[in-house]
Amino acid sequence: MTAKITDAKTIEVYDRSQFDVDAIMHSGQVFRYFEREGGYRLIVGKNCANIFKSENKIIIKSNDSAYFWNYFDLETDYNAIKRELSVFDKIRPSMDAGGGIRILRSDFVEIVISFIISANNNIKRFTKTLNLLAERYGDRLENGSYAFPSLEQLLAITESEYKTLGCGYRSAYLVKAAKQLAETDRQKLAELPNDLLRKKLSEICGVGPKVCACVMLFCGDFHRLDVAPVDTWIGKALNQLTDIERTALLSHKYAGIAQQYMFYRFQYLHMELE
DNA sequence: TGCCAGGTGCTGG
DNA sequence: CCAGCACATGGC
Repeated sequence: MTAKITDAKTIEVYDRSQFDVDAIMHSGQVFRYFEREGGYRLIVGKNCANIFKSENKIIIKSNDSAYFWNYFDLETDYNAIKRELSVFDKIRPSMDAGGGIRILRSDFVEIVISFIISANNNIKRFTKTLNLLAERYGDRLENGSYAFPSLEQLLAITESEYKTLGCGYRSAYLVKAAKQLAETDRQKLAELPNDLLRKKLSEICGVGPKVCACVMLFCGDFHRLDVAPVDTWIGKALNQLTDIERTALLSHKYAGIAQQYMFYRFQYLHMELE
């Protein structure tokens, strides 16, 4: 058993070979987390989890166990996925380093807005922007942290306000994107196959091929594990593969997960692919 | 200091 | 359809 819900506010995770909270937090799919003594505080939408590492298990104390059970994709056996990916020799070092990463089931609106801001930006800088966005426009939670703004709250933010958050030239995209999100039925989108979903998401201002792939992979409604975002880091890593290796990897049904292991090793650990 | 960052929209060919 | 370019701004 990987994990179990102990009560309405507590999840215990036992199998650390497929749940490495440090690697998950630093895998570039979630940004509003805060390191604290022995663990992290994580804010997703209006939900908050305090995560503690003990010697034989990880404890997730949150406002809603069911929400975070789904968020951390705890039904899925990632060790089985890793066994399938291990056919790629050059992925193994990345799996050794980041094998405890899971693909999070993030919120649609939060992911779209966050990754529009991430474009041509660096993680440290845009994380500050995201936290400032939450502090100024999101609800204050009981514990003093701030929720990510709701779509309604986002719709009230002007271009010049986005600029004061440090969104720069993306500010205009964000205003337009919020309006488009308000017209979007994400349940309907979730029924679409990859090519049609990609086409619809790409209509959102600020969403190009890379951000689109992130939304398809990281948004819980979609969870397209075969879609691999290629950013500047992954581009460099992929250049170390042969054409045949690269094509095989990118067309694998778990390409998105493989990419995530590589991103962690290459971008966060600053290690070569092999 | 100049290059870079989980790129995208726009324009001209 | 595709190559080339502008774009805000802080981190390093």
